[in-house]
Amino acid sequence: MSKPTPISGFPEWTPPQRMIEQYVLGRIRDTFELYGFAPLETRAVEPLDQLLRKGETSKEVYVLRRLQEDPGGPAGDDALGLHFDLTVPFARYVLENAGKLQFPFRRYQIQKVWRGERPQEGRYREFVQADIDIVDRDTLPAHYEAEMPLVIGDALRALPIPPVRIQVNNRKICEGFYRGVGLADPEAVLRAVDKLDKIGPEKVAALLAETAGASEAQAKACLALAEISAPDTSFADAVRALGVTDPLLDEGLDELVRVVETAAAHSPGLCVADLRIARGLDYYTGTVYETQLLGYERFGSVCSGGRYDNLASAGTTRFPGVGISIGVTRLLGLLFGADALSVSRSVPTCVLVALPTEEQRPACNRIADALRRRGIACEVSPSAAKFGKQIRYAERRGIPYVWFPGADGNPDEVKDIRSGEQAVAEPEHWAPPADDLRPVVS
RNA sequence: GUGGCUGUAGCUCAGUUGGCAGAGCACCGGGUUGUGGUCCCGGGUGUCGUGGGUUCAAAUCCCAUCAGUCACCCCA
Repeated sequence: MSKPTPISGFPEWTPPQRMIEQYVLGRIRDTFELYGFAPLETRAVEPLDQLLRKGETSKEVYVLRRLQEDPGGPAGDDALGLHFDLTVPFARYVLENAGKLQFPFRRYQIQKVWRGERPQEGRYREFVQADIDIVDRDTLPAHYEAEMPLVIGDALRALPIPPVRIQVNNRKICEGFYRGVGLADPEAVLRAVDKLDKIGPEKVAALLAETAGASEAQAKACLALAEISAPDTSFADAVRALGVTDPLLDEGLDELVRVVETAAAHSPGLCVADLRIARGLDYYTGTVYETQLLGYERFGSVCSGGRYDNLASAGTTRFPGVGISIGVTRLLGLLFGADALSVSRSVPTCVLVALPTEEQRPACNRIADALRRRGIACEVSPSAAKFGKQIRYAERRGIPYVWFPGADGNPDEVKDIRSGEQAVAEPEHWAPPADDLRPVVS
């Protein structure tokens, strides 16, 4: 049996990394709940036809299949695939359970998703998304589009990570503008404009001519739109100054103004209107979001989403929604790679109870129990080695305290091995400073 | 899925025209019948990513494959 090797794109963290991840997930969850989002988990698989509604991305869906498949059994339409994101399963869940839900329905969902992409730094085939969505019946008020960045801003600012900037745009602005200048294929235009940062305006103009049939003047107009970026509502004036008129464009401008105004009032500096942002899945119909870590811009977006009006409908009833998703695995993978996150110890243990002799293990277990009853994580030393080695066992793991049971009727003592201070203590009363109770992520 | 680069100890890396696998740090044992970190002594802990091929001989050359990474595609 040869040594097992990792599987490309399926990251496995070390215990300290997992402690950081659990901490981060906990903080994100707390923020989501502070905003009233209800928890939800959906199954890992969806019928393939549900997953394939997304067009081109379908080739990245992992299909579920039994090793010994029944040749005469169901196939094709009934096949199952691992979900590709959390929005499509949520839309399916809403349709399936519409009768039991109260609308508007706001939920958060933190789960793994799978994409059969070629992995590289920050890109995985199995990763965790932390997703919030709000759906309503028939119509969804635009103020929810303004609320999404606020939640994300609070969630990410509560973490020991670099500051973020949420870039917002609105599909209606793009589509209305493109229509206003006479371009019929907004998808193609968006695709080309999206490459602006990467390949520059000249090549984008060429691409627009080639793939979207744009004239020189049309391409120039699209580029002028894409270059508009502002932290306040001045972007709307800049767009209007381009002289293009279209009802959809006006609608989009009004909506985006509201998003930017709300964000500026709640968290100055968090959001910036950036009219080149076009990415995200193709079902977005209104506001779209993308999020950069300041100082790590080259890693791309760590959180994105948008409004979707057509993802869920049953008969004549439609369920428009808006959502945004934190790419937790990407965020952590990038910061781990940059050595930008640390945890104060590699195990949860706060106290190592030293073991003078193997005969005293029952007594040491009682000490540990007393500490645990009061919420202090502890473990008893693995063996009655020399105390120096027991201290070193703790030191290697970052365990801050070693507890020495008193010998011959003497009282117990506890030592802070960072400072070397040692003091008499009783397991029923001693407590560490609050900062030492749990590992600290920073 | 397509193309490029990389892969030697836990980590960072040396390894000549193909000729017995090395260094620093880390780690382990001892000095120190028991309270660590400094210091001294000792220890290499390895399928040279994996599998084939060429050769008297492969870490080194060739092929394939896996993993990492970059670009494309797409995206968290």
